[in-house]
Amino acid sequence: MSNICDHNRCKKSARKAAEHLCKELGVRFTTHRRRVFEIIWQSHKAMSAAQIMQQMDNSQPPITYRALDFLKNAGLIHHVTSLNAYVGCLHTQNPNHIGQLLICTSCYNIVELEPKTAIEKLTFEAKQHGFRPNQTHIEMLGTCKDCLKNERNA
Amino acid sequence: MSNICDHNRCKKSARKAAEHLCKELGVRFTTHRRRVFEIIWQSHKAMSAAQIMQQMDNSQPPITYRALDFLKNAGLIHHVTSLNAYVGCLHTQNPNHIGQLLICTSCYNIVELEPKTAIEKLTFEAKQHGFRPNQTHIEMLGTCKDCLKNERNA
DNA sequence: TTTGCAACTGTTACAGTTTAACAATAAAGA
DNA sequence: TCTTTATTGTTAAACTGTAACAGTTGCAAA
Ligand SMILES: [Zn+2]
Ligand SMILES: [Zn+2]
Ligand SMILES: [Zn+2]
Ligand SMILES: [Zn+2]
Repeated sequence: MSNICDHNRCKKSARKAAEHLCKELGVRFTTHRRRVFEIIWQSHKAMSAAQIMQQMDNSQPPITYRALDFLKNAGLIHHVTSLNAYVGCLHTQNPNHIGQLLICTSCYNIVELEPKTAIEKLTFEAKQHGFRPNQTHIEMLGTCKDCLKNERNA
Repeated sequence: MSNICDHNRCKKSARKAAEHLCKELGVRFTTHRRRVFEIIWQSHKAMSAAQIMQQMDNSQPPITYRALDFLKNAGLIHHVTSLNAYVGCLHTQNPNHIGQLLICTSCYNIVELEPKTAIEKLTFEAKQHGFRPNQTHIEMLGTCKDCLKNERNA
């Protein structure tokens, strides 16, 4: 969780990936979409639709929800279903990867594990059941290192 | 997915576990709670709160939500966050196990994998990050064997 | 048995979240 | 330029979940 990232670098890289991807898909990275994207990328924390909307000059809900749908479908963000929130994804190289998230319920920072960490066995089991996977959510809620430290010092 | 279960047996077993657990916890398995429990256990399909409420004679929301909270906290059902729905849990022996669900988005049948299938690596990674897990969701959405077969025949 | 506490229920009203629908614009290509 | 498609603006409504508080029930101690 630790903010050990050079976050300007995170943002820049994400932005670049987004622009590249949109060009490739022949879709537009419009103002609203870019706006929501930047808001989400302010940090590695999960953000709810409502929080995002607030920063969108309280624009009407459809504006934000459409942008979120767009970004999600493009694989640029993850929907954190257990929090009903969103977070930026850095693994845009393979847009079909499965998000495996460590989510701190104290500070809402999120670390995304490298693709394939826990997924192999799950995929194997699915195959055993004749199940065709389409979308997978792996979300571990808990407390991150930093927040644990703060707990102890409190 | 396949309804290869003797579902009366599933229900009976779940009911027994629920009664046992409530006794052990010193809480009551009241009418509403039992009602919601039975509704959820009609099948292995995910059910939304709204669907459940319909079958509760359209009783007021708090009735149903309270019962759902109770059952969830008791470990008798799983909250399927990616669908915002609920499903019965058969692994009531260890109430703190992690639900690992194969969810068919065509028929909404759910198979729950045995505890520990995919979780080891995830837990290992969490430890590497100094993260203390508290609650984990592993949900694979897709199409089950039966629905795949129907697709081909359609 | 009575009394008192805690768990549970009933009910109202509200807050929060998401979507439908459709008209208006803007961009891209023929 | 004209046509088509993607995107936006706007309103209103549907859906989902909760706060608050009064009433009731079960249980156990006095
Ligand atoms: Zn960063
Ligand atoms: Zn990702
Ligand atoms: Zn069954
Ligand atoms: Zn379970």
